[in-house]
Amino acid sequence: MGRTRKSAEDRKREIIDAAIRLAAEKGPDRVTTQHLADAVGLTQPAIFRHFPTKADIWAAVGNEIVRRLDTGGAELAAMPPAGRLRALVSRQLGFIARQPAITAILFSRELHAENDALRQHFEEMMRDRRLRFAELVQAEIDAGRFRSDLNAADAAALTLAAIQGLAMRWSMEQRRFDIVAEGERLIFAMIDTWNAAP
Amino acid sequence: MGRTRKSAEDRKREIIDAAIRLAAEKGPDRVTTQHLADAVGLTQPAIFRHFPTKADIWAAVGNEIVRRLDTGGAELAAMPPAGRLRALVSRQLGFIARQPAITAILFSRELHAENDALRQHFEEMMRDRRLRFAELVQAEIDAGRFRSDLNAADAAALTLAAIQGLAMRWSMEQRRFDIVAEGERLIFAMIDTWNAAP
DNA sequence: GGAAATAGTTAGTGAGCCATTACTTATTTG
DNA sequence: CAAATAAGTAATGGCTCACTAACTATTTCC
Repeated sequence: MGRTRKSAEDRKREIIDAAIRLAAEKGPDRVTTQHLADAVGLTQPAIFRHFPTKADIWAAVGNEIVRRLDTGGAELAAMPPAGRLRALVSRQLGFIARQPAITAILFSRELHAENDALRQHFEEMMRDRRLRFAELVQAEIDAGRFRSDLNAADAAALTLAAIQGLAMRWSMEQRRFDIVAEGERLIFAMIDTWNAAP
Repeated sequence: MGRTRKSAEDRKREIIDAAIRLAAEKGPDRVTTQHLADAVGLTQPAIFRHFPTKADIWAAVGNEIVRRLDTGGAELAAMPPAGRLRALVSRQLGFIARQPAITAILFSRELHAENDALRQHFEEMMRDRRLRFAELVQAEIDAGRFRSDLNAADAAALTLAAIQGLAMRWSMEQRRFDIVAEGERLIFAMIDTWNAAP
């Protein structure tokens, strides 16, 4: 028994990964410590050797999601400005497609009702995202590529709302359509309407 | 005890209303039969006099939501066509503002994972809504008020996604902003970009 | 090589929740 | 007004779940 013992750090990561994966399958509120234990090949109480309470697991999951969402903005700076906006939309859609759990987790009550600090953390992250997007839109306006009467902040808010809303529909329709293709089609068409008249 | 006894029909409605209200407060998955009993002033087992299982309560809640969403499309027909689109958006936003529970319930796992028939019902309802919206957009295109190169179905999908996404943000930000005002500002601006060049 | 730290196990507890059963009280109806 | 029926209560079973206690196996380090 206990033939392969892993470091606490590895186990923690395993548990967090399992939580994210299972959250996509069953929904965040339905993931039990027993499920987690089965997923990583431990007994149920062993989970509590790594996290004092279950809420702490979700907190760690939240931080991990924030980390994953934050990274990977570097290569964007290398792109020509005109394409950055669309690239950012595509990237976001791709991220949702690859990690369906995040939408479920971001808006689960498990995190909202019980962990307000984390909720605030997510809220901030979303606002940052909106601001960054708005900056890109403004840059396009300043460069004369987008109509000068466009409100950059509103355009950004609209775009991100559309992405979220589409993700919701995707989830409700059990991921039966290609969210990247559909999202790019819809949102790129919207972005096209922002183009300045030639 | 039991001084005021109500008809089963009244009780059922009370219980359903309580479930909707509590779902907005605690999240659908966290509403217990005890909570429902407290809310309507009964003992916990009395709930089961009116619904055989808890799942039946959620099914009834789902049907009630569908009913509420369906009704009230009549006076829309009386409006001038040009305003109908905006009116429909405003109505939807107002509905979300008045009944914050519905968004939470529509996308809760309680209903999705456990009650696929209801999920399908919701999915259909959403599609109908999209189709109805697309028809209005098409009418505007045909009347020459919207650009002829606009795709009505896509425009409808985009609009409803934006509304849903905004509702999500509203929920995450704990309903701190006026979703009707914000939504009308964002979405009406988008609709304006559809106008045909004069 | 042995002590200390680390990772994990088995067994169990208490709380919460859905649901049932048996009994009681109110209302309707013939 | 008595019988039938509808609405409600008290008590409780059984299950799941988060979490604890006590013990054991495996590493690490001096």
